[in-house]
Amino acid sequence: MTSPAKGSGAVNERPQYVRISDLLRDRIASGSYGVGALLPTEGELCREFRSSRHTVREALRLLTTAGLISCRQGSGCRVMAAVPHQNYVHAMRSLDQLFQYASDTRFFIEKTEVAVPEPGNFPDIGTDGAEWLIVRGLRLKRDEDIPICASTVLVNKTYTDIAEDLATGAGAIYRRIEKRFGVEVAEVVQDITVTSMPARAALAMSLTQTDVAVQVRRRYLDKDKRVILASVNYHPADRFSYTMQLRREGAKRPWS
Amino acid sequence: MTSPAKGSGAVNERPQYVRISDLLRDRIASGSYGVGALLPTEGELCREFRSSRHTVREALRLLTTAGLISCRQGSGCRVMAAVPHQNYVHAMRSLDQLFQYASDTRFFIEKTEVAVPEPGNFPDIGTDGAEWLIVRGLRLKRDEDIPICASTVLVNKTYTDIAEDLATGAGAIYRRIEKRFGVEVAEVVQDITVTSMPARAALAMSLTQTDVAVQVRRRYLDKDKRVILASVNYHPADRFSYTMQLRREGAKRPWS
DNA sequence: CAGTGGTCTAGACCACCCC
DNA sequence: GGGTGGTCTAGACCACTGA
Repeated sequence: MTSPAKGSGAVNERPQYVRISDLLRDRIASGSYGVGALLPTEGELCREFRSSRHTVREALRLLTTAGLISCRQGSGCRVMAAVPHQNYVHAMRSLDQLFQYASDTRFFIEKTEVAVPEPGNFPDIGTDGAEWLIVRGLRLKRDEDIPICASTVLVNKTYTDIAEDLATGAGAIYRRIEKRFGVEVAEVVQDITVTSMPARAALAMSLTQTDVAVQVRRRYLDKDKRVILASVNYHPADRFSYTMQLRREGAKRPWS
Repeated sequence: MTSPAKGSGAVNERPQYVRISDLLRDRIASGSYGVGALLPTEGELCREFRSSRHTVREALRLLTTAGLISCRQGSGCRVMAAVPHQNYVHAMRSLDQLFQYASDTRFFIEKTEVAVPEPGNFPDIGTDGAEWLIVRGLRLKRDEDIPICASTVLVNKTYTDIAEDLATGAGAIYRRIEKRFGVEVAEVVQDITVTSMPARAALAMSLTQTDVAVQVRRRYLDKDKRVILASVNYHPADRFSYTMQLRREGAKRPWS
């Protein structure tokens, strides 16, 4: 039960650091080390398990990766959760995969202006009287005239100068802003609902207001949760499809 | 440029292992170490950077975590990708967050049978002539009669016995199967489209076939990609809303 | 200031892969 | 068998935290 590894003969067990990690895991799960509490120091754990510091640290690293503890130089390792976090993730290499636009689309700009957006359309962006750069346009399948969606993009006034670039070149607006201003989109919130087609979108796509539309709204936030850019897109419902794939990650034991 | 750490005076730089990791990163990004190739051995890296093996391994660990390399005992560390993976993740602690059902809903079963599903409705499940346990029902807001959606659930014949449990107790079907049969949902694929309300769903929810419906299909796969369970849900469009939040993770440098 | 975790060295044995 | 990465030890200096 104590020390199987090292130079002793039979080593056909799991590594020591895994066993230590599992043991600590159990203590955390059972509440022996409650959430918010400090773990014993590395030195104490070394003595308890009669292991070197490196081995103990390896065990702590596993717990850190699992999100169970968080260590800070000078103070100690604190229990953050009793069970591992993040069971399923929808991962993507780039935001483009979120949008699921085929690479052969282009964005045709109808109008660009700096104005105060009429309220009601963007209830959750905090557009209370502030001015935004408003870009309206159509996303088209390249080399065809089939519109994918009608878009309205609201750009934070800080980045208004991006308007100069939009006429030329290509690429998503958010990525151009990232490049030109050196900011980073840290978070995107997207929601999908079904509505009827608004007048402007219907006109732009040669549809009528009785047609059904899928409204996709997105907010792009920087690390301080400021809105860099927001967009509202109306898709003809019969052409809309959204697929996502989630896979399980981490956390094997505490769920059986 | 060579060795700043250790006992030498000024140590106010980033740790050695970070610098080594960054350097290797650059070589991978630039193609010096191409995708699929083997990295130099740990011993060689130790000599090149005049560092201990521990330090080099720490650097390699960073690259492993970033998904850039993959190391195997006996053979070596292989370059897996030139740029980090998984830039944005939609993380959730449980699949329930994917479905976004409020906790105060219940599932009312109308009918349970073992049969061959009519084709056309489930094109991508591989239901070619095989029998499935088919469960039809309504998801309701608890203590009210407002239906949230009409559901058809197809359970792999392996788990047909779960039918016995469904009449009693509560909980999502997938989770009951997990518990009873000791399997694990390793992956979920979900897609969202807009259609008209099918006859059966319209009837069940006191709607008409001219009403607009949001169709949400899901496949639950085990680790071998076998379908454990699939479901098709029809939501009244005016009550449907789907929100997701993605945050950036890892991978800071190669995107500017 | 004492004590913590973060980094680093030098050396060792082992399990695994490939020749 | 020879070389690889995986695990482990013993000891050291440093940066940070908190009293």
